[in-house]
Amino acid sequence: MISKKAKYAINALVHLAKKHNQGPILISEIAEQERIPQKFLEAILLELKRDGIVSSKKGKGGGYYLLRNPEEVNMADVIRLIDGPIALLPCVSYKFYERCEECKDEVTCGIRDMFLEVRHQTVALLKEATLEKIIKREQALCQKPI
Amino acid sequence: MISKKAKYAINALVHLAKKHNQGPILISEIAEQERIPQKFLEAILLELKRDGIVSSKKGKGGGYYLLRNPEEVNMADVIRLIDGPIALLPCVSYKFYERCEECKDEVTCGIRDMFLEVRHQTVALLKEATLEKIIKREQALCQKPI
DNA sequence: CATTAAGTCTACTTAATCAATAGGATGAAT
DNA sequence: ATTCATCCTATTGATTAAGTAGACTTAATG
Repeated sequence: MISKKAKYAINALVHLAKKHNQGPILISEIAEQERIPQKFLEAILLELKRDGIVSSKKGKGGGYYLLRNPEEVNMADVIRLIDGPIALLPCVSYKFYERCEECKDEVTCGIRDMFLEVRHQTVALLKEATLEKIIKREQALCQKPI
Repeated sequence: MISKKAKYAINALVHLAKKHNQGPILISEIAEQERIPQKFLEAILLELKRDGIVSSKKGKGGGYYLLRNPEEVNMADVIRLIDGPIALLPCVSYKFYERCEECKDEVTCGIRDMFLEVRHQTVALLKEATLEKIIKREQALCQKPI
């Protein structure tokens, strides 16, 4: 499971994506409408800013806005930024590799080989999951007949 | 990432699968060869026993053994038993469903729809990942030429 | 039937991580 | 100068992860 923090980050990003190119959006607006504790959201947005996904403007008329286009922001990047590895085992992580302490021979480890495939497929799926696609899915669900 | 506990469980199960139908295996043997803290492993094996994956024999000549065949034990079941949900969000979990507190309308949530697909694919992969297949992969890796 | 070899059970500990919260500092607009 | 809004540092409380301690139960066997 991803953390609540990561979920909040995704909620906030979808919110910003829906208002892309409409100027800065207030933290307070996002917090209220997405039901995220405001102070917590502040910290999350700062992380997203440090990573270059969003940017901000201070003072009156300020707020946050998406720096990339909605089709360029995917779930793999967001989850890795907030939560760390997507892989189920440290030894199959691409961005956060660590040896399994108890492992005798990594190269011939059948468990590792298996979970390498799982990670590969999961990352592929999460890379495809962009803000744009999430919004499109939402629209499709809203228009679906009973 | 799965917990170390779940990884240990998998290591222990692969160990038992390799010695399937060879009588009870000592906890101490598994702990030593798989490099798992023995007392911790005891607790893990008890959980696997309660779930009917393994069984045990007490006293001299006792130990643990697989109750099902290696092709009947898959990673989805083991991970769910030890760690809980495989899904990345509580609202898309099949076995451990919980509503996302902050969600306004689950039915039309694009995020949920996206992560539903991710869970579906992940579970399918992990269901296919049986002890038998892990051992076969290990053998294949060992025989691979340089 | 006492001894020894095993698994079983209950409780505890220690450290890390999660999910926030508090309160002030900084910077931009008017 | 004032107000608005983000930025920064520190702290907290709860939960979970990872492992340990020690006594108890059961089964074989000499």
